[in-house]
Amino acid sequence: MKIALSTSNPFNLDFTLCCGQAFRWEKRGEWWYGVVSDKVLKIQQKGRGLEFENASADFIKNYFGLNEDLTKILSQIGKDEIIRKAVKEFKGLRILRQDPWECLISYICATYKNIKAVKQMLTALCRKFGDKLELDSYSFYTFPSPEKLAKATIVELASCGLGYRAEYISKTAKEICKTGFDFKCLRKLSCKEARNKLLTFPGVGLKVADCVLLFSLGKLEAFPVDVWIKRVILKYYATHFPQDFVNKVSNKKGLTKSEYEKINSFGRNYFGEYAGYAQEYLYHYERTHSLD
DNA sequence: CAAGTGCCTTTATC
DNA sequence: AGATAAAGGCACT
Repeated sequence: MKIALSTSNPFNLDFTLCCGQAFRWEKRGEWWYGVVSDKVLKIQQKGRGLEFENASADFIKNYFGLNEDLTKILSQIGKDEIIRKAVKEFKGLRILRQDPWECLISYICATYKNIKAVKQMLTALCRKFGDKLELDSYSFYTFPSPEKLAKATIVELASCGLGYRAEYISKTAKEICKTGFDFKCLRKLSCKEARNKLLTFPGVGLKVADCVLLFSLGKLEAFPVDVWIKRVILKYYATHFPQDFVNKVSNKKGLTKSEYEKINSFGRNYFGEYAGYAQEYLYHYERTHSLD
């Protein structure tokens, strides 16, 4: 199936899938392969054309956020030279609408881990607990259900390289099964209410909750603050904070809750209702440019 | 090559 | 409130 993208609404599939918001997409040759719900999706972009298999056009539009007016969003967040530079370089990067359950577990895994390691953990987790699928002679695995992970032992989970996160994932999965929690209800809530609900799950702090809000629930004002965003903000936006705050936070590893909330609320207030987009462009910009 | 550092942090404890 | 430590293991230097 095919979709023709309009010139006024930019999209770049590679940026969108490479930027680190999703962990389970792989490029093989010309095509990107990813498992979404119970199917292997296959998609490629050629200029303004998107070609894909195993999904409806509506699904693709929703999953890749193609219904959003990205031109408008990018112009709204373009408050200064720094963010405009990031936007210019990665124009077309879009925030996905991932499955919230998969997103939640993925970001619990992502605490204190780099992206490469997160991918390894999730690959192992899906291989052990997911269902095998095949396409084009490649093997893929579905993301295991809450029930499946709730039944797994800590030892089994830990064998996927999850370390101390195994405990959090087990507890969160059990909690979701026990209460019959439905992630769909979070979409109807305000960003703040949904965040508070997410914070009740074990292993979910401010950063993980903000990632789930942004990358799966379409709460585009969410502004996750990780080490990279902390660095970007303190480097380029230091004048927006008291000098002693900048000194203090620069010279240590983690963030206290109140320090997190200060950077988070700066992001939301400064960049506005699409702050999450600013976050992802800055994140990707800083990561690509600090590697040289 | 060994040892140290860092990783899209959270939680428990003081 | 805020500081501190602990919690896999792996990639990178």
